[in-house]
Amino acid sequence: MKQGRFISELSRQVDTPVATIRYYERLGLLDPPERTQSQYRLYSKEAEERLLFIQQAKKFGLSLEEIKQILELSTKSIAPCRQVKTMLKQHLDNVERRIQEMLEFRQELTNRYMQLDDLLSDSSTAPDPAVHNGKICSFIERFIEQETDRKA
Amino acid sequence: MKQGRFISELSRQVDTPVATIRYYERLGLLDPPERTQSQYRLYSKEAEERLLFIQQAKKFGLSLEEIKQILELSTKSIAPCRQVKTMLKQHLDNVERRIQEMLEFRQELTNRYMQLDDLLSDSSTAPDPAVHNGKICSFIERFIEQETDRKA
DNA sequence: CTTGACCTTGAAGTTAGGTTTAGGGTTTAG
DNA sequence: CTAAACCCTAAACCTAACTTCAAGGTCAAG
Repeated sequence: MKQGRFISELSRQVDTPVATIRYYERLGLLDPPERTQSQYRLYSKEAEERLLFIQQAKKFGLSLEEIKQILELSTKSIAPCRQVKTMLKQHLDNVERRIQEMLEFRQELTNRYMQLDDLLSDSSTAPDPAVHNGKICSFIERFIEQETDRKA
Repeated sequence: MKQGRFISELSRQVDTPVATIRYYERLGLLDPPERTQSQYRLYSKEAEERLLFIQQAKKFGLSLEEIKQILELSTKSIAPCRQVKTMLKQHLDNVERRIQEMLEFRQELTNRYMQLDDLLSDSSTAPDPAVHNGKICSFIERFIEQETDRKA
């Protein structure tokens, strides 16, 4: 059973720079860890879990401030529950909205990709013409026009 | 038929500050627009479409630099098509990955929310006890433990 | 008992993405 | 003809999220 690890080991485990871990501690996202007699930080498994959670939340687009607030919900346990609920709900709604927007965006990008794909397998069965009479990639000109159409 | 609009009108149309529009132009995300004799910028419908596209792309999490690159694909039309395709594919893969991560994150958040919801409709059919004997919100303590469980 | 790889803190520096300010021209209504 | 409401540029400023630096303490190996 591992009791504690120094900051550089934690850093390797969660693939986050040492400086960033200390930075998160300063911001209050990580609890101040135990210390050795010589003031070295000594981390528990929980610190690791927390960092992984932070990473996930960041990928989704939450700010460190928002993440901090969510994390505080877990420790200020006896806090006013209805308020906590409202807050969590709000975060969820945000997530929901962002996911929807991303799905739409993906659709657009996918359409463009597929058109390009078609063009390439049609006209460039010939040995990769690259420019091919100045027309082969003009499909891309429709890019903006499509935007216009879709919204008009 | 509208021929052109000044920057503040465009700004209203796309709900983006005037300063930001000029900023995007400096970065090269927007083509330098026509000018009146007095050097006032005069925008076409295309500028509006472009700005809307930029907004979408930003919401999804692309950096202005990435967005610029995607936009360049549309104007450098006679560019090497296979390269264009590779690039678009890469962006799509990114999008895909991020969407997956977000869906997972939403699941986690939803779980937490539902547990809180249960607790609240069970024990607080009583008139909003708020603290309720120092236990009602301790569910939140399981927050970190769950993380730990899920990953262990 | 020193060398190298750790660790500490505090503070300065960096990048992205804007926003604000200063100083000045233009256009239109009264 | 002047005041309000626009427009211009260049440059300074701002926040978030880090990263780097300076100056120094700790610790195991040789």
